[in-house]
Parts: sequence; structure tokens; C-alpha cells
Amino acid sequence: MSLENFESFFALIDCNNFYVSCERLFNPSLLNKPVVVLSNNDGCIIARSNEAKALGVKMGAPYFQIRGYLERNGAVVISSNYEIYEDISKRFINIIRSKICFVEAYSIDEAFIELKGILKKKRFEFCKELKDEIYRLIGIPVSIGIGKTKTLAKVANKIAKKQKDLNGVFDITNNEEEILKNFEVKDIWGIGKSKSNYLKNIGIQNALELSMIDDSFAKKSLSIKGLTTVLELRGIKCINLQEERPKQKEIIVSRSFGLDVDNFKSLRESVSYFAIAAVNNMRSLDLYAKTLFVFITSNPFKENFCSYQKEVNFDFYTQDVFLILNAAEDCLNDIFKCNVNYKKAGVILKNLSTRQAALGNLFTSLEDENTYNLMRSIDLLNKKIKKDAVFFAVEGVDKIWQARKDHKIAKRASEIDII
DNA sequence: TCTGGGGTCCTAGGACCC
DNA sequence: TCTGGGGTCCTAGGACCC
Repeated sequence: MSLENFESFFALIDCNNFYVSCERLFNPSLLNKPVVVLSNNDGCIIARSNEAKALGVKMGAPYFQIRGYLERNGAVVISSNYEIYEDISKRFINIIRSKICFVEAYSIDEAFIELKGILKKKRFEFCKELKDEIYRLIGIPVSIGIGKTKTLAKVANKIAKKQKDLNGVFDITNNEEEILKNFEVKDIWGIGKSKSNYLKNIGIQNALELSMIDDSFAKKSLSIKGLTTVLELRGIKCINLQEERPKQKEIIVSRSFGLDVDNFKSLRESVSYFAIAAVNNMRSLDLYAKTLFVFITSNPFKENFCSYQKEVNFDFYTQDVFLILNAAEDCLNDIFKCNVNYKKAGVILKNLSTRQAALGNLFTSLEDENTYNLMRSIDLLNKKIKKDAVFFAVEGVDKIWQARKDHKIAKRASEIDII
């Protein structure tokens, strides 16, 4: 048997209209209807059912601009509920892991797998069975694209999604050239708006043309990433499967406000709330931060946009919520200006390190033991009673800055009982 | 009235040094 | 008259992803 039969291939498994599909699990009446899911603050469209796509609803469209159109067409509008989506995402990944070892959980609704040790003629069959199994166990429809490289698997996935007669699985290797010739440059993974505009201007319209450009020209005009894309389109493997998630480099918690905020008190409450959320996230990852970054901005879609920010470095790596809260407040004190309508604020924890690496620092004083014990107790209470049963007074109670979520269908992750 | 949030990586350009 | 040339490090901002 030739080696070619054992050549390693990639497949990309992508959940169809993931957030909409999740909502449909709880509410089957949403089936066969145009459904959209909104981003935080009910700002933009971030997921569309096929029926909504057929109405011409664009990804990322501001909701207020198309609200009337959606209403007239009987579309169902839902505020996003990430807790649920994350829970279902974990189940999705677990099913894949139970079928194959080489898995990269790429995003909340996508996974790459490497088809190693699977015979060429069995590849397609394996993916088809995987797709059926995912649907059988969690009720989420997926599409699977197969290719020699991750970039080609991405292309194949788009074809699998678009061409209904393929039943959701497509292997691009059978007619690669033809597919690439009809695949627009702007739809290629790694080619964004800026690069696709540039390529259009120099007369490169499709993926096949892009795959044939000169290497050094690609690097010079599209940067190293662009060259990688070009090579991958040619079937040269440059991007490996990342089975282990690389250590996170920063943690961001930021929100747009439901209303404009001009008073220091509300702003301080929001920044405190974000700082605590960021620290909680960091603690759950068992990381420590050396740098804190705080920012506040006005509405970027209005005139006189302004943005203020400040960064502070701690003397040591820390997880101490009190230290970080105080520092965040100090930052805000320094950057706050009166007579500005603030629309958004955020906190970033940077310079993250594991406990072990942090301890390697001569000047480390990781945390006060009392703080550590207190935080553990709060975690336990919130887990036992309910989320946010215990919270810090600085977060405020009324939270007038909080985002709108007018279309939320109330439910909790515990209601999910599919498997 | 109303336009998300959370990430990573790359590059250009300034500062500094020899 | 004539204004080097590298190297390194850092950072802000852009580009891209989902």
C-alpha cells in the first residue's frame, strides 16, 4: 500500500449557525423560522439562522438599523446567552475527543482535527459518521471540510455549508483547482478586509490566483501571515494542529453601557465590576498578573470621540483582588474627566504568568493568605447559593450602566439535559 | 435613542547603544 | 560643503480571527 494512503489530512468541524442552533435546542418552535441572536447590549447581529440569511440579514449588522425589517418579516430576535453556548461547546468538543485523539478546540463552535492513520478512502466516511454522531448526541448540526492544510479545510468547510447537496461534508482534494478558482479571496481564512481590497486592486480575485503569486512578493506585500496563507492554499502545511491551548497572554473584561454614563460613581462601579470579573477569570486559569490596564471611552460613533487609559505595573505578580481593585480605582481617578458621556469601559490584566513562573521572581509576594481564603469562601458561596450571591460593595447594586438585554429567554445552563 | 466582546500576532518607527 | 550604520528593544496601532 502506498504512503499516500496514510497521508495526514485536516478536517474542520464547524457548528452551523451555532448560537441559533443552541437556542433551538430549548425552543423547538424556532425551527424553520428566521432567527437572529444579538451581541451584548443588543447591539449587533452575531448569529443568523439560514432563514434569516435568506432574508439578507448580514453578520454584524447593527440591530437598530434592521429592527423594523426583522419585525416585518416575522424574525425572532434573541439576546445572547454565553453560559449556555459555552456549555454546549464543551459537549461538542468532548464528543469529538471521544472519536479521535488529534483535536484542536479552535473556537466556541469550531474544532480542527488531524486525520492521522485513517486510510484515504475512509476519511470521508469517518467525518460523515462524526457529523451524524454530534447531531444524535447534542442536536447541533455541523459541517465538516477536509483538506491537506488547515486553510484548505477551511475552504472545504465553507463549500460543505453552502452546497446543500453535499449533506454537510466535503473533501476538497477531489477537485481542488476548480474549487479554488471559484472561491473569492475575501472568504479565505486569514484574508481580511484590508488584504482582500489590496489583492482586488492588483487583480487577484480568487483563491487559485492567490495561491500562484510569487513567495517573496507575498511576504513583502501581505506579511509573513499572507505568505503562510499562500503556501497553505498550495497544499504546503505551515500551520500545525494546536492540541494544547497556549497560555493566555491577557484577560480583557469590557462592556458598552446601556446608557451614556457621565458620573464618576457609576463609572467606578463598572470598572470595579470588570476588575473583579477579570480577577475571577484569572484565578480560574490559575494565573497571576503583573500589569493592569484600565480604559474608558466615549461613543466612537459620535463626534468628539475620546478615549483615556492608564497602565500600572505591580511590584510582583498578583492575584489579589483587593490590590487590583485599588489599583483600578487609582487608574480611573487619574484618567477620569468631567463633562464626557462615557459609553464603554474596560479592564485588561496583562503580563500573565503561572504561579510557578511568578515564584521564580525574587521579589514575589504572591498573595496574602487571608485574601486567598476569603476569595475561596466567596467562590464557594456563589457556587452553592447562586451566581453573584456575594459581591463587593464597590460593584454597586443598581448597575445603571449595565447593558440592555431585552430579548433574553430566561434559562439556566442546568436546564440543559441532552446527553 | 440605538453600532459586541475577547483574543493574538505583526509591523513600523522611535529610542538607545556602540 | 559633507550628517553612518547596524543592532536591539519597546510600544502603539493595525489586521485578523471567532
